[in-house]
Amino acid sequence: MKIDPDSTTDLSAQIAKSIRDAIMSGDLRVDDRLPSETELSEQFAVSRSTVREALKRLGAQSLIRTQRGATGGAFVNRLTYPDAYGQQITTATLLLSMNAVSFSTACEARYALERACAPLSTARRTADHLATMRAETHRQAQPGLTDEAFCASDVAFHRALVDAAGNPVLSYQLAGAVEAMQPLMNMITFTARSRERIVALHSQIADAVEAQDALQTDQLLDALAVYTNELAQSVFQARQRAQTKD
Amino acid sequence: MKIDPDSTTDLSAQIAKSIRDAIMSGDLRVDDRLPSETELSEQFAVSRSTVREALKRLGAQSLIRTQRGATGGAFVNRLTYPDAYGQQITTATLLLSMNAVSFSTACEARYALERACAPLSTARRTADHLATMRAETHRQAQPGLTDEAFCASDVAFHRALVDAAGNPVLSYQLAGAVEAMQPLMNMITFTARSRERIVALHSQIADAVEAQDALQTDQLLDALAVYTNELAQSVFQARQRAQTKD
DNA sequence: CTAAATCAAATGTCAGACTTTTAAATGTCT
DNA sequence: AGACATTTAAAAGTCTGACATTTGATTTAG
Repeated sequence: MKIDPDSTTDLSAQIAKSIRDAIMSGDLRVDDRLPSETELSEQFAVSRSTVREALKRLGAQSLIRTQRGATGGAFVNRLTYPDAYGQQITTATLLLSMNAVSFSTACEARYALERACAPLSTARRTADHLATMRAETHRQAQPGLTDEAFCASDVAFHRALVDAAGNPVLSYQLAGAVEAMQPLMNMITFTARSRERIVALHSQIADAVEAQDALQTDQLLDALAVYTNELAQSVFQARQRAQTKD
Repeated sequence: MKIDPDSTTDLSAQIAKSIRDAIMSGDLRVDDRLPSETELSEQFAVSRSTVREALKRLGAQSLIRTQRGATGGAFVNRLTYPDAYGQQITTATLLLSMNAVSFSTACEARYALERACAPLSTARRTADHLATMRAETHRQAQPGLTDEAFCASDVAFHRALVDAAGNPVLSYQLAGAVEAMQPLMNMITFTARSRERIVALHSQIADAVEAQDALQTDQLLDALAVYTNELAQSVFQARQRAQTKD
């Protein structure tokens, strides 16, 4: 645990890196307690504030948790799937919004990933997953649903499809892609006709998954991808025309 | 920008959340400058140290960058693909190592994701991607290569395959999965025979990608997934036997 | 023996000073 | 006027020391 004295970076960043490396290398294990802030400040020969800033950095990455009180301190945190989901969604959302990722690129990535778990989903889907998919499909058919609610239900449908693969690592990876797409999807105004088409495809997908027909599921997802993209293109083009007219 | 006075969480966490929300909602845009630490401490009615801890949290997530000096301050940072890769790899690596994710689960996820971009890769691969794949395959065939170097080259090969899809969002998503697998892969000792088999499959995959044969690529990836899993199982079983014998 | 009071250790927060970095403003010389 | 040196001010980075709060452990009173 040493610090480079003539580095250009912050002391707190160096200290955070040092501890992070110890965690990632397995030198510090889950639930291990770090030395107290005072002890760390002595070890690294910096002030307590600097140590605290380093610890906050690690906390922001869910690498440690802190507990107050007599037996408290900073403990190496077990990175849970929900934690990882959260970070994944934050990162993916910002990446898409800040880098002008086109709708078609994001859409392509999303459906490519989703089709990747279709074979597993068809093989392993449970009654629970099917029920969720049916329920969301039904919700989407209700008239008077706002576009936001429609999109949220769409996310829930696809989430169930992904979770049906029964592979938590896949679920975690896909959560970000699907959720991060939502702001982009929310830009689309769905007509009654387009909703009808999507609901029909969802219903067929649920059927195919229930029948454990991987090929059919794959083809339907492809159709859904193509349709979603067409829909977005036409919406964006219409918006473009409206703007140039102003 | 308000703070809940009777929340159980830290002030610095609340302030970080408040600013993070402003960034994610688009209220604060890329390269916007935040108020100075002193101004923020007045706005939130907390001390400067608390504000600093909040800013360090955001810095750890690459949401802001800071600059010293007269025109310095904290600026909303554009989340770049390399930044996102880094976070993704950290998260995925820790998730796998801390949650006892089985080799087969991780392997399944990895190959499912990789097969997802195979159709795109075969369609869009450039001479550059093919050259990388060939070069890495060639490197893997060299005798005297350490297991670590073999695995690293394996990662580079698959990375090229993924990048060939020409979709940065996919590349970003997969970088984590592939890289995070590496520590697990490094646990395997590759025999000369198994390396030979893998190199042969890599070579065939490169051929199929060059020939733009999506179906063949998919089948070869499947074969590679199955073989990798078998290999790992036998290695782990052998290790188990050795351990129970002690 | 149990329950209440006390204690001690740890994080959380604050205030204020000093250091370092950086760019802009100012001044000076040619 | 323009080029170069100097000063200045604003901002983050660091340090010190204090106090508040939380919380488990210890002690004490009944």
